[in-house]
Amino acid sequence: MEVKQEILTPMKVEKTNGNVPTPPPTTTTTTVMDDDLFDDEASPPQPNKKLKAENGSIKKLTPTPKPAPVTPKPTAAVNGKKPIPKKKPVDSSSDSDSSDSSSDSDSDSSDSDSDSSSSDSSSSDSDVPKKKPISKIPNKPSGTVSKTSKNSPKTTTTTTTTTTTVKSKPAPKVKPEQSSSDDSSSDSSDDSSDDSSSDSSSEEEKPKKKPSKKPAAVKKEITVKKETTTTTKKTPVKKEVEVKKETKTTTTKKVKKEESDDDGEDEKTTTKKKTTTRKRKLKEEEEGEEEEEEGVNKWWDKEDDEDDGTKWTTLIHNGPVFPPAYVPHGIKFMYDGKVVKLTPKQEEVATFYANYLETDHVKKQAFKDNFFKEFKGLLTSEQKEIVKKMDKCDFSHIHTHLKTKKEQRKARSKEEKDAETAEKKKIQEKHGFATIDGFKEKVGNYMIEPPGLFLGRGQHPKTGMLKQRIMPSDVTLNIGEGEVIPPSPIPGEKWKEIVHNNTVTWLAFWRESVNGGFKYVWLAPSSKIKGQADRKKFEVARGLKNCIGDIRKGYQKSFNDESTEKRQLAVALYLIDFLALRVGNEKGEDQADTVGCCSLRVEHIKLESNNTITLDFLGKDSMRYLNTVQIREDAYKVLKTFVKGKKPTDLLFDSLTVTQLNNHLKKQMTGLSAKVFRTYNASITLQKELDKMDTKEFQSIDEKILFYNRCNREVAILCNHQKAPPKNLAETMSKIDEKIQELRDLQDLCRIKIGKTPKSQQEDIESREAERLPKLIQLAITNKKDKDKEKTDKEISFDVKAAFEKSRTLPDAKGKIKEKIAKYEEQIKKQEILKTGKDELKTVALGTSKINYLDPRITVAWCKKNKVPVDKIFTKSLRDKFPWSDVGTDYIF
DNA sequence: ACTAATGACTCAGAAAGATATCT
DNA sequence: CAGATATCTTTCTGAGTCATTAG
Repeated sequence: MEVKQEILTPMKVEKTNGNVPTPPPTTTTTTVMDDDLFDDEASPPQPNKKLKAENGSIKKLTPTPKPAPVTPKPTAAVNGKKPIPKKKPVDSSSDSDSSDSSSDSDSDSSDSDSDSSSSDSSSSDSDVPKKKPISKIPNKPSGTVSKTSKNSPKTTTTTTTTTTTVKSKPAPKVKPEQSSSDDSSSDSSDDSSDDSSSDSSSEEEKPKKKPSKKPAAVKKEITVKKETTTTTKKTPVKKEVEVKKETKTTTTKKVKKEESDDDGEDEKTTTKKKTTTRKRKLKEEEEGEEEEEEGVNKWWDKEDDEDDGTKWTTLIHNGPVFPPAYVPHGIKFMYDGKVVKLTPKQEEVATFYANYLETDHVKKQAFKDNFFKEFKGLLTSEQKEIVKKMDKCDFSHIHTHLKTKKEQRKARSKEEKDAETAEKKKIQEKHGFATIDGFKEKVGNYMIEPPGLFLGRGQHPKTGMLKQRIMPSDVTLNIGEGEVIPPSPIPGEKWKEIVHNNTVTWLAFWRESVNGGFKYVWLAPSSKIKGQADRKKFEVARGLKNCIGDIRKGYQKSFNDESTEKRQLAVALYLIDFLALRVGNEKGEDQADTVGCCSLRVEHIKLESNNTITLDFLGKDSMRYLNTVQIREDAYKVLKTFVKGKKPTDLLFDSLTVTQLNNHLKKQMTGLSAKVFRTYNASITLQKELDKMDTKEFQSIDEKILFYNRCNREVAILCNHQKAPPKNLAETMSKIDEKIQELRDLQDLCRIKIGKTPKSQQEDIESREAERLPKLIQLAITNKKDKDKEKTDKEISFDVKAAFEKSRTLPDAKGKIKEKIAKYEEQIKKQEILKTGKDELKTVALGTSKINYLDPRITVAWCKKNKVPVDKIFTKSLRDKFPWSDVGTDYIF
């Protein structure tokens, strides 16, 4: 049923990038809160009901027997475009909660107030944004943290506790000094030292360019070192290096293992290993223990560094890894039926294209045109005589070759796979970590992006252009002063530049060829440097909670200001706050046409009746935002004047710039900018939703998780986080339906046997049953693979039939039959839940908000309170990312 | 003094890979 | 238990935000 809708979405869809179906268009209106409420801090963020509307109300979980039948709501409006103005959100079926949540979002203002006050008390740093003075060396999280005590050696977190626990061992200190000792890093360092020397020498040759553009602003006295410098010191350097090396190694060693899995102990950390599960588990445990031995940098328990603009004191790493050189395959490329011989370079580019032959990319004219231009640019003049039109190029042989290769790869033996992973691991050990201020940290993206075709999202004018291969001479490294400079991994190549800029956090950067943009190598999210920034982000958002009331009052007051600028600013801010829109910076012509709040054009908004507006535009990543919502009457009236007399392509907020808006916000609160509203509204929404949990209804862990996901979903809808529906969604859904029907029929058969009335007509049951057997047989025949190869179709058919009949045989005892009915009921329930969950989440992406917008402490507190293991909600990498989120159940955002 | 351009960092969904579940 | 398939995680890299600098 609902199936189809995605497909039909209106043209708009196309605009979104081909594969992303637009969100379902249905819209609903939401009511606005009243002024008064609004004034309060608590005003609720708003309503992007679009997705929500789509499937109608959320079904209740039904722990109780009789699950409500899942009715797929009318998802009706399928076709987007114009939403019907006010469709009532919840349908009858929905129950209270869903309805509540939607409409009310506003209502609960009160709590926020209270929260605010309490907030301070709760977690560690209470302070508001900006910097915090707090001291407290030891564990500061006052909450109830069960957290690991600082010294106990292996604390295992209690189940519910959070995130990674830390290991024991006092954190190593930051000082690098130390005696020498062995060196684990020997190879790298050794090599490097040699190479580096050479490097440096080479570097000295080209000292001049340094001054020109340094990516990093060298502020204050950061030393930006160019090769020159290095050179000068060269000799000395070497020496120093040696010494340093030793020290360093030790340090490293000490620190090693900082990255722990910590909960490895408990059952499921997921390291990826391809051993069987059992094995894997064992392994993990071992690892876990090992790690326990080493110290960890529990930065979150310590006082924050003061914010003086420097991001680190010492920084050591081995540089990024470059993609392997191209290996020509010699497969023919044809033009107009004739083979055209290609050089390796040409062949490489042709191969990039061939790889996309079966994708939607090649359906875009821009992709083909851009590619062809690039490709032609590589051809010799003789070749150009022949190759003139893209349409006559035939990359199919190459494409076939690629496919074969892919299959081969998939089929490679276990040994090969193991060897490959071992190799990967080795590289990761060397390049995947950096030592920063004496602690070993994971590097996020230490692999340089391979060359290929640029795949922009949506209607990007540059899609299909060639992304050039990046060489060491394109890459600038940022490394601690005096540290060993890693040798260039490619012989004959030198690094573009070496800098020592401790006001930034990148380890390396290069410029990408298509848009001339910067690409950086950063530390992983689990690193202290990222973690602190992340925590700070949430602290700023929490700080907003204290001023949100004033800010709201402020902009509401300005709706009628005499200055157009002020009025526009006020309304824009209102939309950002209420609808969680992005701010919308200006964009160039050479980018996809997407907008945010400040860049909205008149064509993106429709003023309906009853103070309702419909926003329909492509936002970040060309994701369609479609929402019909009722807004404040005063805002509506002003908006009307902004639209008046303008062309569809004119800016809605023509007198407003993003800079003005942010400057205004900065004045209201330190650290405040437009994006903070998204973080704030997302987190506060999660907290409010979670607070609504009815513990009677959601009892099992699975039910609680389902509940959590629903709360998470509210946030995802608010932020318009979407995903393409699974490819075979329709199929999966109807499969589930079929299964449910079958279970029901089986139940009925049981009922008939014991003389009870079945739920459906006996003939219907029989006819459905009659259809099932042949289907099963057919399926078994088609599926017979190597395994039953020797069996004839007849035999299979016979076997299947036997199995089928066996499954329909009922015991004679009445009690047993009743048991059976109950069992089926359970299975049905399970399927219903599954279906409901799938339906609710088919186009909603929960991940983005979980990773970026939701204060993890809210989740941790909820988990503890409800005895849900955190690892059911946070994956390993999320737990690693939020080691600082271990708070007590009383944490309030 | 003000824009426009830079630079650095956060946030996005898809693709790829790993694991779990089904048959 | 094996292989297929569904689902969950991680990787990848494009696309925003926004403060700072350049002109």
